[in-house]
This record gives sequence, C-alpha cells and structure tokens, in this order.
Amino acid sequence: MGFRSKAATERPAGLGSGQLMDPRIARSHASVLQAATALLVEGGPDALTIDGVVARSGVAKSTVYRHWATRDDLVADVIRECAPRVEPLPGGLDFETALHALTRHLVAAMGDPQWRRMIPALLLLRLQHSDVAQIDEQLKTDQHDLFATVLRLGVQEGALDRTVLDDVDRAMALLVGPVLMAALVDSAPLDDEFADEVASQYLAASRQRV
Amino acid sequence: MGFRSKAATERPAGLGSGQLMDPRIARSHASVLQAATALLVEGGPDALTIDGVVARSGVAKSTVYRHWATRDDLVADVIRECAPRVEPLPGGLDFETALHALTRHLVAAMGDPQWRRMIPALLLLRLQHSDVAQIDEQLKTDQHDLFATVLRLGVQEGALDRTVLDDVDRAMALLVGPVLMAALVDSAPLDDEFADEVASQYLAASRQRV
DNA sequence: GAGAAACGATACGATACGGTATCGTAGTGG
DNA sequence: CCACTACGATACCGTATCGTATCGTTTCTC
Repeated sequence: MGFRSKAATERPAGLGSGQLMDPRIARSHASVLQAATALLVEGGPDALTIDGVVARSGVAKSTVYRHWATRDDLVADVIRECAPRVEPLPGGLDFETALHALTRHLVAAMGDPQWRRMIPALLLLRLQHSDVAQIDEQLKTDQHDLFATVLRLGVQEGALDRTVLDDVDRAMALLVGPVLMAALVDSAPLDDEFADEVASQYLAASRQRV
Repeated sequence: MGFRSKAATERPAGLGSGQLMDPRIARSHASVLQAATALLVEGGPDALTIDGVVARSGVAKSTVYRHWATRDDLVADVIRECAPRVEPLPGGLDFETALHALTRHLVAAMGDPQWRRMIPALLLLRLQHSDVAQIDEQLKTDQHDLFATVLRLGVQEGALDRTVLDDVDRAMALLVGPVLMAALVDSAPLDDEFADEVASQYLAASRQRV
C-alpha cells in the first residue's frame, strides 16, 4: 500500500500531534486523490490512469510519484478512502432494534453513489491486487464482527437459534445480499424503508424457525 | 456485437439447416472463444487481450479479426456465451413449490464458477460498453418476467399481497440478493439447501404480512 | 530572510496493445 | 481433381500508458 502515501498523511517524525504537516503535501495529496476517485467512479479501473489524474488534478506527474510509488498504490488508496467505515452500534439495544439499526446503517453505507460504483472494481481488483484484497478482507471481517455481536444478542434473547453463530456468513448473505443487490442493480431504492423490510423479513423467518 | 461473429455461427445463405458450415471456421471460432473465456475468467477484462488470445488458442491474429471486427465484440461474445440462459419453469406448480424451484434454478445458474467470475466484469463493462449493457438488460428482463409469473401465482393463491406485482424488482432484490451475495463473496455455499432457505425466508415474511 | 523541501513542466524510454496488410499454405466442398 | 476459402505467420503502424529523470520555480518552515 505504498508507505509514501502513509507518510504523506501522517506527520513527520519529531512533530507534536498538534503540529500540521506541510500544506503543500496535503494539497497535492488531496487533489490527486479526488481526481483519481472521480476517474475510477466514472470510468472504472482502466480510466484511472496517471496521465488522466495529472490532467484532471493539475498536479504534476512527478508530484504524483512523489506520493505514491506506483499506480496500484494509488488505486488502493482511492478504494480505501471510499470504503465505508464500519463503526460499532450503540450498546444497550435489544435485538430487534439493533438489527434494524444494522440494516439501516448498511443501506446508508451502500447508498453512497461513489462507493456503489466502486464495488465492481473492488470485486475485480481484489483477485489480482493484494492490497485491494486486503482492503476487502478488512471490510469483510469488520462487518462479520458487527453482525456477530447483533446475532449474539438475538441468541441471548431467545429469538434466534444458537446455531446461527456457527454460520454468521450465511446470515450475512441473507441480510446484506438484498442491500448489495439493490446497490449494484438498482432493483430497489436504498432507503430506510427497504432496510426495515430486509430486517423484518429476516426476523419473520427466524421467528418461524424457533 | 459484430455481425461477423453471428455469421460464423450460422450457416452461409443457401444451405439447409442440416448442412454444417466449414469446420475450419467452427474450430477456430471455438478455440478463440474458449481461450478468451479463460483469460477473462482468470484475469478480468484487462487480461482478455488479442495477443493473449492468439498465444493461448494457437489461432492466428488475422483469423481472430476475420471472425470478430473488434476486441469489444469478442468480449461481448464471451460474456454472452457464459451468461446463464433463463428458461421458463414448468407450468402447473403451486406458488410455494414454484418459488423453491425458482431459487434452486437460481443457485444452479449462479453456481457456475466461470459465470461467478464474470459477474464483476459484467457489472463494470455494462457501464461503458453498449453491447455488454444490452446483454445485461436482456438477462434482467428475462429474470424479471420469470419472477413476475411466479409472484402472480402467489397473488392468485392469496399468499401474496397484490401490491408485490407493482414492485417486482424489490421482491427480486430480496430473493436474488442473497444468492448474488453468496456467489460474489462466498458467504454461503450455493446449494439447494441455501436456495430453500432463501425461498422459505421470503415466504415466512410474506405470510406475516398478509 | 535564507535554506530546505515540494512542486510544475517536460522530455524521454520501454512496453503493451489494437488493428491492418501481405503472402504463402492447407484444408474443404463440389 | 480444382477452385475457393480459411488459415498461419509475420511484419508493421499508431497510440496509450507506466515510470524515470532533470531542472527551474514556488512555497513553506525556521
């Protein structure tokens, strides 16, 4: 993932955390990232070329290569920047409301048009690009953990069979799948109503099972 | 989509349908298509290059361009060839069994490893490639019609509210989504058990609604 | 204000790829 | 057996792209 990029977003050694880095670096870094993101979103991975970024951002090619060692590093950074952050849910919720909060959080994350356009690129690049593969795995495990805690809640309340915890991924397929499909194919609007429908559907099925 | 490709798979004018075409054409056509498919599956759209196809298939470049006017036509043909064929369900089924048959048919189609690897490519290419976009739309409308007939069955039996027919796409998101997710992310095995689970979940939720 | 660091502009090399053209060869169908 | 057609090999052109190198200029930091 290009340590140069990391170095550009952190402070140089020997500076306090209040101390900001060279604003020139921040500027060019941000400009490049923005242009690269736009290109990736609009035209897919092939459209994200160095020359394209140079033309669109107004940043010189030499500067781009000062921040990213290679084009692949830039691509990975763009995806990493756009990927939704998985944040834990507030504690103290009962299972049903937690599940609804989870699906709502999900549709909100997948609703970001930039991210929606980036998902196919992520699915493709992760197969050949180890950095992108790592981003994908990170995202997956974070979501997995989040779902596991919510499902554990359901088990504790007796609403779910204990065995769901043995196959969290399967439950995720049932819950995330519809949202992913809606995001990829525009088969349903990504609003809270849809989120609630997905959650309710899962709950209805689990009630019947128990 | 390259009329040349079409011409290569059909018989020259003036021949009866029993009459086969020049076997040399069939051979080279098949070899190219097979090599191109492998390249697309293994390395994504970028890996499907003419030179790569030439190297892998043993067919000369001039021959490739005799059958396909351009690289994009070849790509479209590869996707078209691999895309699952949507065939109507047997008539006379009741709603529940029809729905289960539908989801089973679905997991069978999405289970094809070649097609699974091709879905991200399809999702990306349809945005810039009109031929691929057409394949995607064709597939979508075929599936839509299939689901519509099954859902109509549910309405006739009183198992579904009449309003589902106003938003077949939403129902498809709920039913196809989990399967798509499982195919893309390997979150669940694509077997009949999973298909039945998806169908049952949808049924449980709809029973509760009515 | 001076030194240092980042930047812009540009030229350049290497490579990969799409697509065309040519020509001799081999297989097919009548 | 013969004309015809498809094929293989190869050379070639134009272009896009990655990545490097150089050098004068701007801008920040101290």
